Amino acid sequence: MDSTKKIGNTDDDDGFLLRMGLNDNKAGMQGLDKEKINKIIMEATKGSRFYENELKKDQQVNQRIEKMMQLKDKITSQQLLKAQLQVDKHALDLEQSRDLSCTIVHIDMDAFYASVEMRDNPELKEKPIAVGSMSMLSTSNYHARRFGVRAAMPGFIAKKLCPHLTIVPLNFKKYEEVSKQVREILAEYDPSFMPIGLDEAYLNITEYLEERQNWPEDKRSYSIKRENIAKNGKQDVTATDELKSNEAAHSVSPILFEDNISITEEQLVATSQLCNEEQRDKELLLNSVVFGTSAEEVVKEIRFRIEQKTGLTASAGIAPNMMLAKMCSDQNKPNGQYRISPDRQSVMDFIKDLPIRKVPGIGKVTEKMLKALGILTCTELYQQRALLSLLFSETSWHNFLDVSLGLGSTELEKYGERKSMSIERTFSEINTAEEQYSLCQELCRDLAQDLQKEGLKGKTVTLKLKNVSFEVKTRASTVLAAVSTEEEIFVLAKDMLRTEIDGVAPLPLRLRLMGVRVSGFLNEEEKKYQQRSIINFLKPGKQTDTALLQSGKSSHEHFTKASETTHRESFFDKKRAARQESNQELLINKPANKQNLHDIKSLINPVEETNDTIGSKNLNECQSLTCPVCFEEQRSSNLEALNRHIDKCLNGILEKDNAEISASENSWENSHHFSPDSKKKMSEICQKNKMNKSVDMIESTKVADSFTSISTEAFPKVVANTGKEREHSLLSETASNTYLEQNFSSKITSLENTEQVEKPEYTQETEPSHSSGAIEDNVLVCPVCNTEQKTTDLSLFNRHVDICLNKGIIQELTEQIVCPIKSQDVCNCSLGSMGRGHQYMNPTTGIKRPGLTTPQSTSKKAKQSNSKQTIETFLK
DNA sequence: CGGATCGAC
DNA sequence: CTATGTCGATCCG
Repeated sequence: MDSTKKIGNTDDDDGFLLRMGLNDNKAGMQGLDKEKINKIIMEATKGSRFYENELKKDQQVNQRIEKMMQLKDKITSQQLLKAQLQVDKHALDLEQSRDLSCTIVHIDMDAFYASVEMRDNPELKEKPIAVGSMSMLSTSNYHARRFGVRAAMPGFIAKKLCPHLTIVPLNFKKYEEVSKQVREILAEYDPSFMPIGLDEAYLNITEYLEERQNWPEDKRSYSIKRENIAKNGKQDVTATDELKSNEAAHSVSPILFEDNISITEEQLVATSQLCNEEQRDKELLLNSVVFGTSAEEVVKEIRFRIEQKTGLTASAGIAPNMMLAKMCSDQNKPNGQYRISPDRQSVMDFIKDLPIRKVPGIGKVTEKMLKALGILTCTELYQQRALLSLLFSETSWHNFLDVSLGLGSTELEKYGERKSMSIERTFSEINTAEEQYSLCQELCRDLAQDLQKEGLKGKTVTLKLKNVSFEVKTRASTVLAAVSTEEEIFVLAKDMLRTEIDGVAPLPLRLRLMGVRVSGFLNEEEKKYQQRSIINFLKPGKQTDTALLQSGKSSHEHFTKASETTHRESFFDKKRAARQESNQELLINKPANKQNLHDIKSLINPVEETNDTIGSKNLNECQSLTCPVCFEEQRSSNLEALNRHIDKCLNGILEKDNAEISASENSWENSHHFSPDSKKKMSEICQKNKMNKSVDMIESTKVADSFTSISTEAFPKVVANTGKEREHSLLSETASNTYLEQNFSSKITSLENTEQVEKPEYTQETEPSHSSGAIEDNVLVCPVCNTEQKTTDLSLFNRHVDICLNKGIIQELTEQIVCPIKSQDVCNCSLGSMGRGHQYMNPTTGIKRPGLTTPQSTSKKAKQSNSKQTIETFLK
């Protein structure tokens, strides 16, 4: 059994089982040795639900590895040889564009939270401490680490390892403040430095260094202060606190000077005096220290200033790129720094024996997979590059290659736009639906608040559940109109929660965690539209009271129970108030001349579920349903049946002529005369029918069309136009989408034409779309492989085309290889992982290094252009 | 698109 | 008793 679990990753922690042996446990010192630590952890762990789940996950990884090994066995030496050529060509390109001109610094505060706590409470100084709670620790000081107490370890286990451990609760406000102080310093060296979390940052000091070369000494000297450290991180300073902090501050400076590679004697005019003259209290300074002009000196200066200002130490790495800098800062931690000289040899020397696990972006799983291939160090990573290119996805092996060549980004990306916002909570088991719903709502409320702070609205809501066995599930649903309020989010979350509850009924869902996430945020353009189009659904005077009465049967009980609580009542009160408010707001914004457009768009927007009674089932039960295509009222109240009908309807229309389409266009146009209720129904139908894409299309029509003028420069008008549509239909899942896209985009376009003054770009071209050749003839011919397809199902057909395209690309990539590996095989064992968040981006890649993309790269871009070309030639 | 997973802090 | 919270990315179906 492999019990090398890594649950979290904070600071320089390395997982609480796997790497225990790497603890710096000097003989005779206080602490535990590796075996003891493992034993204690095992005892505390084994048999727990958590552990069982860990085993399960481990097995999954093992299966992945097995698959990979099977694939590996199928690889012929021929293939490997070809791959080698390909990879080496790529490597050559990489090598040629190696950039050593930048000086990148990575600053990493040592055991940040713990250090802050120790600074502010000297009693903790000599003790092993950890910051966090009995259930989870965020970090530990170095003393505690000798006992195996690590970040991401539950406190109760840490206590078993180290009974004297002091666990300090988190004080985020404090850490944020300290972090701010540090950042103020960093900004002086690189105004656009890139903070990572509270305790880390990347700086590009290339420019700064140049400037500094001619600086006089006095511009590079700093006095050693002993006072005013006390103020730092303190909000309400009492007299005794001040004293304490001063004491803490006094002992701070010597820490820095212990640094083996830090300040030299010349720089420090009188180190020893500092200690001797302690009784000389509040005098501003004793001595000053002057720093040189080299990168090392600059970083020493930064660390010195950080320490003077905050009383905390930091480690740092200096290197020609971010990946290397990050690994450097790890080298002499704590309170040390390390530099890789900006020459290739130095870089390679550093990389050489580096365990792959040290590489940012290579985590527990990837490490294990690579280990299975006999790859432990970066050198081996390089040696196996050909094999890796056959076993892993392109992004993955590119990343591996970058790593093994010591390449990384030098661009500290500005913080990008947020992609999602979420909230989740862990709790002791909750198994009643009633509590689950109310918890869900609470989460929605909190999330809505957070969203509001940033003025965000998103189209996708994801519900996350973890049961008491630690199994995690996520359920997502995306709607056409972005949501942001508690009510809007809850409507969706509740729905998903309900299906999950129903899914296991009559057994209860036994949850230990619930989370809600909103993603798919609108850009500014979209925001305007959504805001206006939602007006129609907020009819004043809609009584929530009647809605309450419509609650479904099974959960009715829960609901009524819940509604007895004051919490519930306030919820509905708030809801009512909110609704009225938004009505007023929105009505003010509503421009009269856009009535048509809005109404149409409204139809496609999902409805505000007015009867959002908790857990209500079958909203549709008592309503008659109208097909949005043929506009016949449907007998069945069953949504699925209706959906099938609509599908038929759509397909039927698709095969007919454009005349038909314009007819139904009219229907749509007229439909805004319908009662709010039927609108609602239709929107619901749209939503259930997964026609999201068509609206995406409409939303993007504006944007897309505004680009048309540009794209026509490159492509003949007709091709650009039809090509675009064809591509969309290829990418779309269903025929209905295709139809609706055509239908709606032309509709919208014509409506937009009335807005010429405002948006002249929409007036260009965009003739009513003609259906593509494949559809016209009623015979589907794949534009890629040129074979006639048996199916008349458009979505199946599209899928085929998709596969064909992919095949072609893979084929092209491996054209010389005797027996090409199928794309599926490749994918099967690709890493699901090379996570490269924006905030916590893998410095290795993820950033455009101009000139590094090879012409024959099969990046997504290439794929796209490839498919475009194929389609275009097909259309000729 | 939705779901699962990885990786980071 | 007691195993986090938030985020972004990637891959697959």
